[in-house]
Amino acid sequence: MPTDYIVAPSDIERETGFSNDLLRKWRQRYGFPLMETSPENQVGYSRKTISHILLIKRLIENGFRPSQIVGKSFAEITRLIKVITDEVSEQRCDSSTKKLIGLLKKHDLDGFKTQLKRIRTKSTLSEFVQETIVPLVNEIGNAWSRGEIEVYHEHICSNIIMRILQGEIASTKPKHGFPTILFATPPDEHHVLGLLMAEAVLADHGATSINMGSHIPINELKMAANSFKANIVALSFSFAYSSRRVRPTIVHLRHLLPTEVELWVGGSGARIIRRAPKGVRLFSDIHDAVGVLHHSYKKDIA
Amino acid sequence: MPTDYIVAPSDIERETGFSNDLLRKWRQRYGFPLMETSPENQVGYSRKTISHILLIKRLIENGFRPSQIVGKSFAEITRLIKVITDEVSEQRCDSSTKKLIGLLKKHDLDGFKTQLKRIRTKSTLSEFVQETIVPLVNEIGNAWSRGEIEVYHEHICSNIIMRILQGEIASTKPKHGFPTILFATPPDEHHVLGLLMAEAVLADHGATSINMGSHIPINELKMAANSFKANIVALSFSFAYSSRRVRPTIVHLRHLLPTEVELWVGGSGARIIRRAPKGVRLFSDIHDAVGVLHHSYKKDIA
DNA sequence: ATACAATTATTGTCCGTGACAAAATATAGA
DNA sequence: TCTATATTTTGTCACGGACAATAATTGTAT
Repeated sequence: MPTDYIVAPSDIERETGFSNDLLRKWRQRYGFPLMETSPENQVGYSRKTISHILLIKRLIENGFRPSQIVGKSFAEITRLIKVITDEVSEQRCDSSTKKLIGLLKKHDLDGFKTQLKRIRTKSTLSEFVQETIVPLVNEIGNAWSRGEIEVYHEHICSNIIMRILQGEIASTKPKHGFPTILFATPPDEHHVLGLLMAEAVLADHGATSINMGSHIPINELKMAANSFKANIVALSFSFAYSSRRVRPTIVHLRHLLPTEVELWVGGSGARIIRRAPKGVRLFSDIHDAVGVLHHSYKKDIA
Repeated sequence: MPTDYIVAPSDIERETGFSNDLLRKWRQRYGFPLMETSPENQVGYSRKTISHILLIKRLIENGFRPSQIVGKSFAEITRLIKVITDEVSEQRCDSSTKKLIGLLKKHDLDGFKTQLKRIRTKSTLSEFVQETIVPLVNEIGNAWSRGEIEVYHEHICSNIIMRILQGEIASTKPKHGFPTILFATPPDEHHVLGLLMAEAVLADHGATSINMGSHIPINELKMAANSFKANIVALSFSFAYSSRRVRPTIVHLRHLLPTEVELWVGGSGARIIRRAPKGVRLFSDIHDAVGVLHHSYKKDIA
């Protein structure tokens, strides 16, 4: 019976992104995070400790080293957080995006959906994704970090968008001469929205898409690529993916795939990689992928 | 940088599903799996060891205990594998289902999709789900355990079905007097197909559905249920969900929700529970849920 | 000063082992 | 033939040391 207050060691990696091994080492070296025992005799981290760890994570992402900050008091950490957040300036955004977020905040899902569909009719699928969905998703992230909306808003919104995209992709027609692309997300990666956006755009431009969904073992991916004669395998990494594991995962898959199969990688989690490994294309923007798609394949049918 | 022959400890979980901790324990207890050092001085498991581990995994899934088989030679393991695959008798199933699976095996995804859509036109959405999708998904599971199809077939098939269901649900019209149902999957539960099937059926019968998707922290679920004034929260547990955590998760959520909000639970992972906790409805069949839906709500508008 | 190499410090992963609780299995008793 | 109780098996986690990769610092030559 989990209480509200104790997070078990086995859950800690999912909650914080730090492995249990590492946190144990921190405890040994810096005296934090300490574990507690609940009234029900369960051992784990308290909610407060979890938020403390998450703040430390943010500081590390901003350039601090563990030895400087793990071990500092909660008050001290929050002070440092305040320093770095003040540096981030308020971002302005599209009025259309703002309107959508307003509807979401008011919990008017029907309004949200119809508004999205209205925008959708006014442009191509690719434009819809790149000019409406991408900014919307970004701004939702910002709104969340400003504390204006809750995580569940984000979940529900993602699901609505995904549902719309799924429908749109289904009514897409592959064009002759364009490649077959196998889309997937690696193990431990739950975020599928980015993948779906990529699929929508590329399918809209004529590619034949096969989506395997999230959490696909590298080995299965390889076998599927073989069986379905895919020309390209496209992987998406979200911000939440353990940054240390991005490159190994890519290299691993690249190694397994035959050389004639291209490997495309994108998503905010992939951005930490500077140079792409040999035989891997790294995209920081879906638009670039469209460019390559046309450049590499359209001419083949001419 | 993984070579062809050596799999690093950090990759082992992704490759085999067993944690490094556990394999280390096996090594201590049964003398397997041993690690090797590559020419480049990298330490890890050889490819052969990996397949060995994967065979052991299959045996364990078929009821063997680790102490019986980890430690046995490769030859012995393969012999046992042969024994169990011979044991799985061919099960009879619908000819329509068989046809669909045939298409999948031939990697004819277009044929698969059009065949599904053809069947879809001949009945209501609920019937489609219960008479076509459910048997199909079951039989795919069987075919996999008979070794006839690969895991990736299953992934791709799920994704196609989900895409179809998403589209169908989107064109569903809520009926007045029926409840608002919040659908979600708990943390660590990636399987969404069952949830989607439930949503499709219940939405088809008039419920207003909000789908939060997979992997939703219990706490977020509670807040969302509040904000969106849901009458029912529906959770789905798959066979893969750690059986010892099913009941605690349910009890936890039941505790957080106001009493007037119902909690519905289903999925093969929930079947291990005999008596439902107080205030929780346990469904072993989507059909039962439809019954309750009508019984509890339809009369209210009469 | 500036670029670059060498040195030192920090950091995260993995190891081997022991402890332990949950699950599975065997055993005894009704 | 059950059911309750012991026993064994199993997987997770703690602990602290070893170590390689990475980052920071110092030294050196242009």
